[in-house]
Amino acid sequence: MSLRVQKSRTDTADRMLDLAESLVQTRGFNGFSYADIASELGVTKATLHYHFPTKAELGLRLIGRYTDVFTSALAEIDDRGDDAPHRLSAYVDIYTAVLHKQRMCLCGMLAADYATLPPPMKIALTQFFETNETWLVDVLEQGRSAGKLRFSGDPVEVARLLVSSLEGAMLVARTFGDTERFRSIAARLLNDLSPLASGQIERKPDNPAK
Amino acid sequence: MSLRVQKSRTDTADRMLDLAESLVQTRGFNGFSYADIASELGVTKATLHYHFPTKAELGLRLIGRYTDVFTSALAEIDDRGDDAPHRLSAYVDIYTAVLHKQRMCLCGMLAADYATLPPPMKIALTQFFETNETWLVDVLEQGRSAGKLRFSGDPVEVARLLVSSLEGAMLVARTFGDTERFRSIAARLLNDLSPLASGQIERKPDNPAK
DNA sequence: GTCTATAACGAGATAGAC
DNA sequence: GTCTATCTCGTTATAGAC
Repeated sequence: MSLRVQKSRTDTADRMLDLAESLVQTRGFNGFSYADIASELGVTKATLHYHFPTKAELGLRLIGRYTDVFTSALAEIDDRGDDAPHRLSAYVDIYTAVLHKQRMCLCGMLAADYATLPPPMKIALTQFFETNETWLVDVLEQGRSAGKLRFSGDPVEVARLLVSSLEGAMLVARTFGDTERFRSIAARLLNDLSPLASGQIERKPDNPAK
Repeated sequence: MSLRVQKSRTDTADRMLDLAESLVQTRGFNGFSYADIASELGVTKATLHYHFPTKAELGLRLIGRYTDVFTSALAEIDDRGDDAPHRLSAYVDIYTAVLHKQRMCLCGMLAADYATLPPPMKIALTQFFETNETWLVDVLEQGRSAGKLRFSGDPVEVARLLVSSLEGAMLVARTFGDTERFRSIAARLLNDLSPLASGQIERKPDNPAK
């Protein structure tokens, strides 16, 4: 009888994280304050400190949650059982969804703030990128073995190229407020990995209207 | 008789800009303060404000000087009269030199801070990227016409891919403190534009070189 | 779990003497 | 051109009441 739903599905701490995440993704870790979150949520800064005693802990929680969500998304892609090209395309879609919210990848943004981050955040941040690269290496190796992807040399290098280029493309596209910039770059990156892509076609993306 | 050298070649304002530039490139525009520069230079904050009344003006001057230096470097490349592949390689070298100083590209860093920048800085920032892209488009068109570069579609798209990817590669490489990451990515980007680069290393075509 | 209140400090910026 | 001194505000963080 005393059993009840403890909190609404998005409880206070989650809403705080949601807002903090959005702020970091748009303004950077040094571009927001506890006051920003508190006022937007209609609580005091002290309440924020109750849930996240220091900004360093808040930041660490942000990276942890973001990595978890990202990892889940990768697992979901794997579950679909698609071939490598489709998996890469789905991978790009994760970035696209973030950019469409006018945001930068949380960890790409934190990479810019790297020098100013507390050590625990630095460690968690590199782990995010390593997780991404590991997953991509797996996709790339499978794809090449199956003849569905074509690239030379170490898959690790290609994985790093993809992560870096997608992060950079988000960064610059956001500056121009132009998601099309990102789209065309991502399409080229994927196209260059296609066995058919040898520069032979003049250009035939899934772009209908001009 | 009253004629004399007005200031040492690197005068006060220049040294302030040098330090500010370094700070922005490593910590971001919101990651440093006037106090950081003043203490390092052994002057007071008031002195800084004499030369750069507001942080917004300081930032604007930073972008202006950085763009000028960058533009000069591009002009110098043009003067060498090399072919397109060599010009692209020299372009990458500019980025490499910055990264070797453990720094991020000033404008790549500011792109992350974009949402928090004063409007004049935003405008100057986009101009930097546009200047880069314009120069690259020219190189790409020449190179393709001369049969020295191979790529499909609009050179503008390739230029955007290059700028974005190089910026992203710097960003992530700096996080890992690993310049080799950048080097291998840049090499791949350039290699993909080479007429000989068709994944020949791993493939079986009638390709001579290995 | 949230509040009021406040500490302790750093930020950007200005006034005015030298 | 550089200084001292100061202002005002924002920042992270804590103490203690409710």
